[in-house]
Amino acid sequence: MKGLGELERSIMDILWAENTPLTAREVGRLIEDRDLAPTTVMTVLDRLARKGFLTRTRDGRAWRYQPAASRDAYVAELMLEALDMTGDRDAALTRFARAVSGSEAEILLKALTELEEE
Amino acid sequence: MKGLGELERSIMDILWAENTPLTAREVGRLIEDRDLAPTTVMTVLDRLARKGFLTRTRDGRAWRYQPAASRDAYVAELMLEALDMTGDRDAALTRFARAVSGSEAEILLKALTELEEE
DNA sequence: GGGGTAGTACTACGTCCTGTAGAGAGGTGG
DNA sequence: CCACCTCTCTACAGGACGTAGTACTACCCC
Repeated sequence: MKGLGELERSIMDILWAENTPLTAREVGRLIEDRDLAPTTVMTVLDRLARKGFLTRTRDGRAWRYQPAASRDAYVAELMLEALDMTGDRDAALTRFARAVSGSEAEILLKALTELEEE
Repeated sequence: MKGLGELERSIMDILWAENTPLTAREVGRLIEDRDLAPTTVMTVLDRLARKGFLTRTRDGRAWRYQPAASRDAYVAELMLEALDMTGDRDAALTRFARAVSGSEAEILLKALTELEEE
């Protein structure tokens, strides 16, 4: 997988936040802060779809875009990918475990123990 | 933090594998598979140092490069960075926990419980 | 001591990715 | 029929990376 650029991530954030498929125009309206040309938004949406981050379906003449995967799935995948980079996964995991803050450690712990119970 | 390119990562891998600081020439010798010009290796080492991935110390006229952080630390940091991207850290963590394979889940679990005991 | 050798710093260039957008085509509503 | 929306295609600048040449300096061997 590849990382996302600044604008790409902003757009993914918007689409992850809404849970309905949006058209380019709608996305554009939600990025007001940056005064982007409509075609800019369209181009980026297109690239994201091409990269597999979005799927799109027709709605009249327009496309409606929606994330191919949830943000959580994306983040988890990024984390796994980082983990794959190391030769010593155990050491990296241990270090990671130590680095997450207390409340998050508990979340992890809970998820892991629930996993074992199954 | 930024990601690393292909060659940059190869070179970091070499330096992470050796645990002594290496000169450009030594690194170059260890990348034989790719027939690189010595200056190429030097340039990349220089860039890595500039980006903070390596530190270098003089050894006669030559520089000796060594990783600024361990690979595990780097990987853990990448993972945390990915985690920072999400709005819902808990969901991402839960998903991550479910995604790691069994033996790794145990490593994580162990690290986390040891953490609690302290 | 002079030439080869090793090492450095600086510069360069092609390529790919990303942000950004215009141009042109083809419907659609009034 | 005209204005407009949306699409697709094309373009371009800036930055990161892979790759390397050049020019300068210090050192060792004969």
